Amino acid sequence: MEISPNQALEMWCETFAEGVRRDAPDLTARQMAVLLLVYMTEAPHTVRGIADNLNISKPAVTRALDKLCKLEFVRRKEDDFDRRSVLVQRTVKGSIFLREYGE
Amino acid sequence: MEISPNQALEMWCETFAEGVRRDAPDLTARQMAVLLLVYMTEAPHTVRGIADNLNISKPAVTRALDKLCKLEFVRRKEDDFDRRSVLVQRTVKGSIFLREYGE
DNA sequence: GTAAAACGATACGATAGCGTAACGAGATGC
DNA sequence: GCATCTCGTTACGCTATCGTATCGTTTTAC
Repeated sequence: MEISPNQALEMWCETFAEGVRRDAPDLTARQMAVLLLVYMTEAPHTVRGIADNLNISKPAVTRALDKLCKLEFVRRKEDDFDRRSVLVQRTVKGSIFLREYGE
Repeated sequence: MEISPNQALEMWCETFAEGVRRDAPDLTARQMAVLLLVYMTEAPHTVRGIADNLNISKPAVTRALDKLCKLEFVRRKEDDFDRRSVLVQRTVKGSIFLREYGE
């Protein structure tokens, strides 16, 4: 399952262009990274954990989640074992959005 | 050279996350689409052509180019055969940026 | 029980991007 | 030559995101 850098870029070009043409949500690289992290790595996901993983500030994560929540691509749920924490969960709509990108 | 949707997403997750961690420029999907279009499709590239290709307004392209020029990922050059037009050209810095993403 | 630490959110002023409308410069048509 | 069209940019008011500092709540430590 090898893929050349050039093939990868061609794939990306087509994917990004298609998304823009379809007027898909114009997510920033950060927002995209947060979304992918939630979907492609193991739960649980907390604000602090995401911030540490991506090496960005907590407010930046909060804002990214605000946007992703508004789009209904993720959902916030309080942690019953530590009510200071927020668990970021996946949604059907987010799955669909990412699936389209994966193809 | 087939690649499953899930493998594509995992690749993207790693790529986006790594870029954010390294504090790479936080480009929007539109800006990324413009950049990739310039590098992965045949020259010449004009503002109008990009706008039509991506189905967005000309000012949106101008703004994306402003940012990409500031980053020195592309360069503007006037068209000698039609001096109303602007030709968007590639740069070394942009090639390096994309190469890192392709790997 | 009470002080300190940790969690996520909010406040703040600043910057960037948006869509629509208008603009100046250059090319085209008759 | 002069009106008309096309090109890319700029102007405008608005929304989104930024980083830093601070807040309220909850947990931890002693």
